[in-house]
Amino acid sequence: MAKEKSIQIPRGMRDILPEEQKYWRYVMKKAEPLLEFFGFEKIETPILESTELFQRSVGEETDIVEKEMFSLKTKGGDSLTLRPEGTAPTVRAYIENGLSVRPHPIKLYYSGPFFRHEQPQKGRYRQYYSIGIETIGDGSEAVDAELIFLGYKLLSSFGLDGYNVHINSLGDSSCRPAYIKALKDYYKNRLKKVCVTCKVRFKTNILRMLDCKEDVCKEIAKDAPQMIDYLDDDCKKHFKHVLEFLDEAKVPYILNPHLVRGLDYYTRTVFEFLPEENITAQSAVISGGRYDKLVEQLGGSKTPAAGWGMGLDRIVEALKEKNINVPDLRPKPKVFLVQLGEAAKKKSLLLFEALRKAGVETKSSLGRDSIKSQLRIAHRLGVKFTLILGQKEALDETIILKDMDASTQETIPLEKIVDEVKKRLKA
RNA sequence: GGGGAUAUGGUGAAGUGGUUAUCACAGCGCUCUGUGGCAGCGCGAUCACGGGUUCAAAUCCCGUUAUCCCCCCCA
Repeated sequence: MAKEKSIQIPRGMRDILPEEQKYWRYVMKKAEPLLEFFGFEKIETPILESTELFQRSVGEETDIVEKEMFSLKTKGGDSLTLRPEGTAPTVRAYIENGLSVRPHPIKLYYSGPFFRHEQPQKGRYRQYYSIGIETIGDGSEAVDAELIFLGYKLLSSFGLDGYNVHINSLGDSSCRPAYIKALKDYYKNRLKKVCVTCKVRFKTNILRMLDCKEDVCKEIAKDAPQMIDYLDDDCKKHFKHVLEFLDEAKVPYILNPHLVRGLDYYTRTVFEFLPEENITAQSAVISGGRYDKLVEQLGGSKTPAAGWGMGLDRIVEALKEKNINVPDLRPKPKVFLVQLGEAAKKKSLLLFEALRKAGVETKSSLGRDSIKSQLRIAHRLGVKFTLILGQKEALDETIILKDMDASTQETIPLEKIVDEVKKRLKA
């Protein structure tokens, strides 16, 4: 008979097998209490959102919207998209559920899968996992600083250190236009030299020319005017205060005038957490910033906000690379129940249930008949005790209790076995 | 979108023109209805797919696909 062709996982997706789960649990178990302590409350939004949500927030000219969205048409003809990021859905939920009437700021966190149709590689998957936090309704410097501080604390709570915060300010609508104009003037005469994509960026998203990785463009960007010199008084003060907070909190940061981020909604503060060494394109583990215009843009009232997202796949990768000790929380069986013969097999079901009720982690292999193979499994599982219920024992209402380490065994009345096991496990 | 590497049982590897395609680990079965932690034996691969060269191809050539890595970009 011809074997059926097997089906492969789609590109850029991966399975997280049982033995991998400990890393993901570890991260969530560390993160959630810390986030909640800082006043963030959990929100869940759907995986699918209206495509327009991302077009209007992330921006039509960004790579994400231009070429990286998994979009689909519903039977009714609507265009939906697998969420490529978490901020826009959270803001949508904030507006739609009238959270604006609650005391501000509203502090929310979320976690789950996100989707971008990119070329997969190390630390970058088409389905990736992320935790994000957003503080909506407070424009003050303290919020930016708190977000960054919390990101820093989270990383160290995982046991990860050696990250720097790369930070910049993009100004806002009152000062950025003047800067854009200065950039245009600067690049106008040098347009012949820059790369093809930058020629397009010049028209659509000139800020992105600053973080182009082409050597020629980098060279030109070096001497380009910097936003920091064009910030108006409010923005300048805001940025200065954020940095003062970071100094005070001893969060290591690096000013990076070329950090602009690939999403259109950012204003003022933008930041990324990057490792001290071996920075590649996929190194950012946390990134975010302030987005004071986004709530309005999505139909809410004028509300400042800021947040960040953390790439869990990259965190897990780092935990493994740094050999951080992550506890395996899977329950370990303490007792294995061996049965021999029909009568014993029937009795063993009830005994198994009695042990479960008593809170004793028990495994058995009812499908197997030979004592040898059952004991071998018990050994592999590393149980402390094996209970052997054979034909003779079933008849006598007794059972053998075998200590696997000591290789000793004794016969015990069946009715006493649960208590006896409990007692010995405690000892 | 561009570049590089790789593809052999479930996993990891060996095999560089002629082997029943080898080994280790895991799985399953049997020896085995009464005892595990180094028992023995067995089962399990159309050598990614398609074509070509050759008396002969896992091995050489071409194409396709997939995966991984890098660039672009992002978390």
